[in-house]
Amino acid sequence: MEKAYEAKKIEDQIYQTWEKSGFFNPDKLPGKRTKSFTISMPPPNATGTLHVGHAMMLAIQDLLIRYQRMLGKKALWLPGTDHAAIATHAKVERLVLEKENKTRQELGRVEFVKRIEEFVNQSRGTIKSQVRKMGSSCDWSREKYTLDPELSLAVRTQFTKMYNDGLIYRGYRIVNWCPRCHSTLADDEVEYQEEQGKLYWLKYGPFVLATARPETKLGDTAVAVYPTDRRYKSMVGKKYKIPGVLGEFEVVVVADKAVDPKFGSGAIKVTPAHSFIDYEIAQRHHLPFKQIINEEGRMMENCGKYAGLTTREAREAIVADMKNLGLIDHIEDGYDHNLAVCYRCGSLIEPLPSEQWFIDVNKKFKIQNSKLKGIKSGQLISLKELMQKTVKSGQIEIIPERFNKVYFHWIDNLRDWCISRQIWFGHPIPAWYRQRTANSEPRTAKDIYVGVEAPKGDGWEQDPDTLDTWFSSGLWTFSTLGWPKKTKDLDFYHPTTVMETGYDILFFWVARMILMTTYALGDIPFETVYLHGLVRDEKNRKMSKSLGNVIDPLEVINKYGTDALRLSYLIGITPGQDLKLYDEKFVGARNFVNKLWNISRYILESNKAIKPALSPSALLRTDSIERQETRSELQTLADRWILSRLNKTIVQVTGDLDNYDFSAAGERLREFTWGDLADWYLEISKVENGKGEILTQILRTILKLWHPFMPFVTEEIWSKLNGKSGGLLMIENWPVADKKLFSEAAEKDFDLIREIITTIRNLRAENQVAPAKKIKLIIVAGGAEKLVQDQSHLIKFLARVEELELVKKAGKIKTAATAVVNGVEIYLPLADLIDLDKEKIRLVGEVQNLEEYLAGLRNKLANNNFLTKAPAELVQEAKDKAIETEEKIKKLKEQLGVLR
RNA sequence: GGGCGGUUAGCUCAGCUGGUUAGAGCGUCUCGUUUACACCGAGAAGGUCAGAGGUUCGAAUCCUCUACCGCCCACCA
Repeated sequence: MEKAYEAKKIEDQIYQTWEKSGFFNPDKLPGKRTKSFTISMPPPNATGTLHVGHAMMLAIQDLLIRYQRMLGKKALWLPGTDHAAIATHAKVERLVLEKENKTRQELGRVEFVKRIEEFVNQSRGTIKSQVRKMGSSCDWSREKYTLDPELSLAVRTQFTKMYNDGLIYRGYRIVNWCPRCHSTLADDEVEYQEEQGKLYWLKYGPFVLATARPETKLGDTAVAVYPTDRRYKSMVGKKYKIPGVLGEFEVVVVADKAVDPKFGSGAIKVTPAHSFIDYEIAQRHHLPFKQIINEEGRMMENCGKYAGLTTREAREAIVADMKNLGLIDHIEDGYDHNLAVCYRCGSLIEPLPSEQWFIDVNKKFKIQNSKLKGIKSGQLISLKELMQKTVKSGQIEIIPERFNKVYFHWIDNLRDWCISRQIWFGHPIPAWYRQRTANSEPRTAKDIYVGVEAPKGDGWEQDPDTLDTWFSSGLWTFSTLGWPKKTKDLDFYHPTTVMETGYDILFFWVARMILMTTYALGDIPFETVYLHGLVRDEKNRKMSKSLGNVIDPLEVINKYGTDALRLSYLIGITPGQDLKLYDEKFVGARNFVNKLWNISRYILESNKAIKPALSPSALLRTDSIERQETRSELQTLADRWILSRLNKTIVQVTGDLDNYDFSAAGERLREFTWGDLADWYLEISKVENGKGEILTQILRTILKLWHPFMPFVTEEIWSKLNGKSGGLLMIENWPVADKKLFSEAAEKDFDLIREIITTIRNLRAENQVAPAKKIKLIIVAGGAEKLVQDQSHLIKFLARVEELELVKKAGKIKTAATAVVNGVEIYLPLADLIDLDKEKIRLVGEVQNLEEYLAGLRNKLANNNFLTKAPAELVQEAKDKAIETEEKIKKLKEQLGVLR
């Protein structure tokens, strides 16, 4: 074995071995497995590259999958990629413009989509190889892409079903429009940026009113006031002629509670076509619409001389003209407000009226085949209620719990979901319209056909729009398993067990999956939602290219190894809490990986030296630690102690992992591995001989326990341990604790010995006794005399003591450094080595410290309320501590007396 | 405007349903070439648990308020 672990040399090869073994496919796993454990991998964008967020989700999910696989379940981790309609569309649009100097319109739809597909095909492999780099043990044989024919069929099937149930409808409504993407956006795809703008106070007929968007005046059809506002009460219902830059126009005054009487003058202009609030007011009062901004974000023909200007340009021009006409009362600077921008491209969103497809979240329908808690088949229920009830009933559990609140609040405010997009890349909407002549009648229901396949006969043309990416993503947990076909996979692996993803896509995706799955299957998509935090840099900033603080996981892998990167994501984190990443973390993790490597190296090599006869096959047969119990090797206290600790660690780690607390699991394991095993037991094995087999057993166990965290190094060590024919660690059984090896007595005794050793080391260090210097030690052990006697070889070896003298009572040792641990008195006669004054000061300090502690205890014990109200065992504990502390003080004082 | 999270050692964070002389890792200091590891070992220093009230025999932990940092939602036109 190399002196230091070199991840780079072996990782790719190990991954290939795993992949070739076929065990990523749960159906190929050995043994009888009856239970499923399924994770649907949140599909990265097909054209993306691995970033810190992906790396985190892969680390967590692979840990869960490897753990469950070892537990004996059919562990399926289904990978795939997403076509990410808008993102990919925008990327290729830019590329085409750069390379061919053409817009997509100039290129034409067919050619443009071809360009996208070429781009996707050529860059799709990148992310997949990077997912492999992380060590992800996902089943590539089941890999899916959201635009695969089967998944497209699922999309069309779902759409048709929902349309037939009346849950999908076509409506003319105001929508979020991104002029850059040339498409609608769902409400949650809109982000807000703060901007310092101006508030324009307009002279508006009989009103003076404030607006941030004076250019929309061209589309005004009303003025709204708060119903009880005295200033305007008499005007409600009346019509007024308003002078404007394009001549007079008429508005009606309406009363509506949506108006805040404290804002501006209490009267607002209503532009139903270009504001959500105004749209809603207009709906309530049956006000006319006047669209003045088109889909390019420019003023329309009906805006006279302003036609063709962008809204920003139009604002300036109109304000200038209004000033000339004396229509501006005044302009207020420094008005902060939020700008709606596209979450993909950052362009300004224009609210526009448009005919689009929507999912009705409030309409009740008859649910079929319900497997949902408290919901019967045939019951009338809305999608919104489904989303609420599945979580409220506890059938779906969200970790951490506090996101329940966030989730419910989002649903409460949910409006109908606009699902049509005017981009060319994506799932075509399975709706066809009867072709009409220019002057045929308005379109009726008869002229629309919705179905899984195109309608038969001529004269139909398909809706040119595509579906929101999240529509197909919403089907992900079951479309990837074969739905709408009734497949074995769907039957066995669905509902999936855990959905592990970032809290940032709780709405985008998690909620949509719940909606889509409960509707389609009458079942939940997953039992548990585990939400991880977002990755930040060391200054708690988001990682972004413009800040230059992006960490590339592949560089980290290259520098420190995949296992180190994974550990950095798994230990020291809390679910739902953002996590900071920086170099020191990777270094620490890499150091631990190397520590494990060297622990193994020591065990393997000392094993070779001590017991050359021990063949790999012999080792394989010793899988049960229980069998060791009767062997001579198990006779020492240290053996009983380490096995007790090991078996308790198994129980704790298993419990932690079952609770999704892998951070705690990792910390416990590290404590055992580095603290107990490496720092103590391995050192002891240098003085207590013949620990070959027991060490090997421990190593085998911790390799298994660590494997889900750091699969590469553990698999590599495993292969060295067992030779080529030894099989893969990946499919070993998860360790089961042997409770017969728990030993409170061994742990208590060993702790005392350990404390004695630590105390001696401390005394040596404080008195600056060179480590190489062998010293004499006098111990008054009291009741622990036999224990100390039996373990004196450990004390001598680990504390570098040459001679240990056990006495009944300490004589007057003038030149000794002294300490008391658990009633055991320790004297180091250091003669000329010791600085007596310093030692006195040290002892006085310690006595003082103890006296303060004792005072606290006595105080407590003098409190009658404590004695009567606190649990008896706590009172007893306090009493014991007080006695022990008194004893200790007494002994230290005696020694102080001797020194004086 | 509504909601959520954070505030514990120099840094990053654990501390669950109240009882530990408040923990870990990193960093710092001292010492160390003991043949697994200097990507290491031994030892140490370092915290009035953001602040103020309250509940309790007992609060980092529960309640109220305040401050600061961060996030989400709604959106005022």
